[in-house]
Amino acid sequence: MARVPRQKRAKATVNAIIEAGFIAMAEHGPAATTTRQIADIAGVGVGSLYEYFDNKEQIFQVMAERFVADTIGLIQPLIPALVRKPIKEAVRDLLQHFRNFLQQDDERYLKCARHAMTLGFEEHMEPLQKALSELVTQYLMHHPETLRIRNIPTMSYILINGGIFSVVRHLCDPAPPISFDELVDGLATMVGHYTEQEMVLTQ
Amino acid sequence: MARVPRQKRAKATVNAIIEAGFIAMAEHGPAATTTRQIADIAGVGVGSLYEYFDNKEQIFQVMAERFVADTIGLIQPLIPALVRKPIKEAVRDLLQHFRNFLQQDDERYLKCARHAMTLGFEEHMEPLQKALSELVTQYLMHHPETLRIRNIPTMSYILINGGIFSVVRHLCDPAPPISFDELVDGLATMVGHYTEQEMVLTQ
DNA sequence: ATGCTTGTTCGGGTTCAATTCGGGAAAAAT
DNA sequence: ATTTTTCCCGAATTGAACCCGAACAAGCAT
Repeated sequence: MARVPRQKRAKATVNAIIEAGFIAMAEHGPAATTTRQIADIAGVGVGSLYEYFDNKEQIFQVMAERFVADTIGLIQPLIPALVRKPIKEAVRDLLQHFRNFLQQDDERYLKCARHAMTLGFEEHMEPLQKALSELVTQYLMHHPETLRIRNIPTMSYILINGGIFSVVRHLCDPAPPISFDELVDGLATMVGHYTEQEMVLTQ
Repeated sequence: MARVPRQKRAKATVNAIIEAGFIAMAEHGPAATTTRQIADIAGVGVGSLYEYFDNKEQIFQVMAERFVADTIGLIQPLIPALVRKPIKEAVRDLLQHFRNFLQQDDERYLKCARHAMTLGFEEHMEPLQKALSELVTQYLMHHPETLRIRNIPTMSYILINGGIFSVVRHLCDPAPPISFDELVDGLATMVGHYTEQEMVLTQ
């Protein structure tokens, strides 16, 4: 970022640019969003973009950071309630909240998540992974019997990555082969069966 | 594609362009690959690109199609051997082959898979999904006891999408939190436990 | 072989978007 | 009130995608 916004006005400008980025991206996709579109939507001149961002790419970067931060902001407050529920219900709840989050503001985030790779989502995903790992840890502590499960890091990795991707892909698919509820139910059952089988094998 | 190549020479040109596309994409990423780079690597003039492709985007599209076709070409011949193995071993084998496939030619495909979304990978993924569903079907037929499993379409969907994404993401990650073998083992165990638990619940 | 038609290649020229730059307006500091 | 800092802008620059017409090669009939 070439310059740090110091005045209130400037902070509002930066914010408007990021918001505009999401809107333009949702509407045109990442390749077809131009700096002029972003500037017009934000209601600023093109040159202003470059006061606070080195280039268009960096706008996308910051958008990705914002998105991840917002996602974490969604998850954190849910943790206390989730850890008290049975595992299948917890998975279902989490995913339903995630869907609502993606679909708010006319699916703005969902449409952008679709192009997550382009946005360099991966590089910023680590905090999200951490937040979800934290959720898993908390859950395990509230359910001592589940501490017998082996390979928890590996399974978290698979479920977090696979789960996020499956959900995003499903929501983007105009004609998905299964319903969203089936997907959520499937993920919940997958987790449930795995833990139960581990309980059996390690008793 | 503006024109269909009729002569052998022209077909070679088209092929060279697609190959060059993979090389350039792997080296520079999708945003930074220029038509000149592709043309230079392919050893043709820039104008030649536009004889067979409407625009740069379409080159990427065709690359995605090629990639999916090659992946299917990898999987199809493996099916007969895979269906004879125990489920965990089958998963492991499949994923190892997939890894080798992605990493051949200096990880060309892997580097491109990373940007799969940009390439419009999703739109072309359906045949791949079909091929993998075919594998699942064949497997089920060779192991009649597994026909008792419920929700097979849903579980296929989750495992195929989640599995592919987890593997690609892992291979792209310069510092993955778990090893590839752990990931493969985790996926195999996940499938194994799920089927066993279903066996128990439906007997 | 020779001319004719069609298919193919090429690279300079045009267009359009990203980025730069320098000056003028607004806010803050003195 | 004046100086200094911060902020905003849009015309000019730059470079890449894309178009186009000339030059070249292949097939094919005579």
